[in-house]
Amino acid sequence: MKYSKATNYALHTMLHLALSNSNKPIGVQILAQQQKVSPTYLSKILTKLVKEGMVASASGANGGYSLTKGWESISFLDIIYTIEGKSSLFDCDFDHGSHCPIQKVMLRSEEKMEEELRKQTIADLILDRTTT
Amino acid sequence: MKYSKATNYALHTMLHLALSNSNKPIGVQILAQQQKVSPTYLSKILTKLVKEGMVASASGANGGYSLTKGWESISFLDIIYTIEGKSSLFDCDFDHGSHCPIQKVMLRSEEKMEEELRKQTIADLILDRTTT
DNA sequence: GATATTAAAGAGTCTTGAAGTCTATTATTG
DNA sequence: CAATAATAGACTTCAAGACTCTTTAATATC
Repeated sequence: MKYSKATNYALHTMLHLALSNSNKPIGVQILAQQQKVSPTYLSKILTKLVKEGMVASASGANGGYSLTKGWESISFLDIIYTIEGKSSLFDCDFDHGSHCPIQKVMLRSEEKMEEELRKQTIADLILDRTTT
Repeated sequence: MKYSKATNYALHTMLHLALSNSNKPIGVQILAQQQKVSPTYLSKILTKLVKEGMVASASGANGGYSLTKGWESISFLDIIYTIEGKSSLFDCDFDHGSHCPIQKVMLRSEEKMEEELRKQTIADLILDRTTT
């Protein structure tokens, strides 16, 4: 069980966009270079973030990607859900009447992790960085 | 990102062994039937638990699998680690000098989940079941 | 309005790992 | 010795991750 690389790309791109605190969009070529990944692949990932409204895109010359208004409240969980999907990490397919005690434990533990990821925003990382 | 089915089989088998509180071993055929999985495949999973000392195996007639002494303290995390491995869910491969702020957040959240899974034992489930 | 620039979309490729199966081999009991 | 049962290893199948390539659509600048 591993997070996909796409999640790593998405998180790093969001951080990069947040750090370059200009409102001018940044092209995918530049973003891709930083992470040593192909532009077309990264754009595919970013399109998901666009569809969720976390990132704005602009076609044409001087286009690119930028954060949308309200980006300061975007959490790690928001980004992870967008890339990985929202489904639970554990599914007990057996038919013990939907009250599997194991499933219950697994879900509770998962929620602990998500709770932490919900608290943490990309913006928090910027604060950390500027105060050190 | 999903837990493997093998983890589900392992957890359910441990619970099953714990519930049948006889010290006589249970054959893999019986265990496999319950979960509708092939005996040979399940045995492969159980062998991992044997190697970690959580389960004892006995060859020959009237053989099978049984819990080892001290099984009451086996946690969900122990079992999951045995099947899934102990490595982190998130790896940031980039070379920002081993102090990636994103990695830090991801690890912290992961530890919250593990903390919960470490607390919870299979034995806890038995108590729940007998008190209801 | 033509052209260059840039994101979006879709199909296709390659590799890896999960989830098994099948067939020995080894160990144990009666 | 014969039946039972776990262990081991090789092998297969399938799906998903991690891309690439190519085309299309949108937009700004000249």
